[in-house]
Amino acid sequence: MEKTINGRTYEETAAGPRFKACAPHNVLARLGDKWTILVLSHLAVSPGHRLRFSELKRGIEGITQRMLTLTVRNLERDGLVKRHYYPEVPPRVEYELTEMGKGMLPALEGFTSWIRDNWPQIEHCRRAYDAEHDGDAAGDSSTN
Amino acid sequence: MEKTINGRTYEETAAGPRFKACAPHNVLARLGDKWTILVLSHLAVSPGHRLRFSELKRGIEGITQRMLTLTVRNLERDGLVKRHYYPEVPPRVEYELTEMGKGMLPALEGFTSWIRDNWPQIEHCRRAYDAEHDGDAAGDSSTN
DNA sequence: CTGAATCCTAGGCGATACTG
DNA sequence: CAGTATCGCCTAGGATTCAG
Repeated sequence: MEKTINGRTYEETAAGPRFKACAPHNVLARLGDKWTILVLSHLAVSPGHRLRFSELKRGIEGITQRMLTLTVRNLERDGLVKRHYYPEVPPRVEYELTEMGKGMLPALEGFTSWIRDNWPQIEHCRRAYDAEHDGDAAGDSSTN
Repeated sequence: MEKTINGRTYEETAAGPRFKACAPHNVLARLGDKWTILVLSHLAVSPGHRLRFSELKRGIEGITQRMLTLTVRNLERDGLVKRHYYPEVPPRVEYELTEMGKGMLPALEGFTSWIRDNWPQIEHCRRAYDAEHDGDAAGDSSTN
């Protein structure tokens, strides 16, 4: 028998529910990588949800050519972004949110708005935790 | 001047908006790590949103003691989970979602439900992409 | 302009052993 | 039972160079 919570299927065992690696983790892991949300955000606010490679690169502070390429490549592979190639000289490439990509924005926005609302408290908790446990933090100590 | 999209602040430059590393990425990166959502999911469905260490360990397929410790530690640091220590012999430790942790569930659920709904299409897109581009995939090729 | 190919390093994560 | 300490692998991701 299978139930579901947060989109994850799990089986009821004698010892309780048992989850397995799952789709949400898979997608969250991509969104959680270093540049993906920044790329999506940029496309989200741009006219036509569409930008060329160099515009994305200029718009995202610190991203390298390589990482931008890899990031949009992964988004394209997942069907969230469509790549438009214009064989001019010099070549021009534009990336555009697909219908699915656009459909993701509201859900993403809903979640990120929770983050925005609660971010101050999270920061506060981290500082409190770090203060109480001396200097050692598990993740990054940067407050960012 | 600062505007905001998806909880990310950005500045309008002559060349367009310019995002910086931000809170949503920070939180998404934690949720996107290998075990965090599984731990949260487990706490979400458990009575009282509360489980002891060994219950979490048993419930999550393949997680090691070390990774579970690190994961709950980070959640505790962010204030999403509270650690209850009972100095018995043998010791007993329970982890419980905080108010903020519980408050996160609806937003997370909203987003993960989008993932669940669109997961089949994402998988389809990946297979199509991989098929067209021979065998090489950037991320994991496992369909999960 | 866009992006592929190399090289290299930091850190996530697993395996294992040890402790109160 | 819950947690820490070590070690070692492996991959994300940065810097640089080459190419169409």
